[in-house]
Amino acid sequence: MGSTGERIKEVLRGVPYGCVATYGGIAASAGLANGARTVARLLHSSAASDGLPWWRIVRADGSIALRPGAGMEEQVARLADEGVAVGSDGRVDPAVFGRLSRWS
DNA sequence: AGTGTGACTTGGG
DNA sequence: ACCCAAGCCACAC
Repeated sequence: MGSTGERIKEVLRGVPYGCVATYGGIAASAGLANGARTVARLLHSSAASDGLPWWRIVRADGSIALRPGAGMEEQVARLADEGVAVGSDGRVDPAVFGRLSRWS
């Protein structure tokens, strides 16, 4: 291990239930200063295949990165199951978003 | 080795 | 609030 993908996966597995994290935050925790795109790519590539909590990853402003019909519905549903409310504009509950979102 | 692309981010008009 | 441009990183062709 040590490859970028592995590190990102590790961080993703560390995201607790009922919380959300940002692409930039995950990248930063993985050691990538600006690897937001890399995280997104990895998730799109093999999140479901590797059992990663892809639904807990949202944009920097708390909005869902996926577009309607491309999995957004699924993400919203999964978050709702964990107690994370999503607004009609596609943004997660500010309370939960303020709770995590950046891990320093 | 070069080019294109993506579930991003930030800043400016 | 909305749209556009530039920056950055890893991967596939």
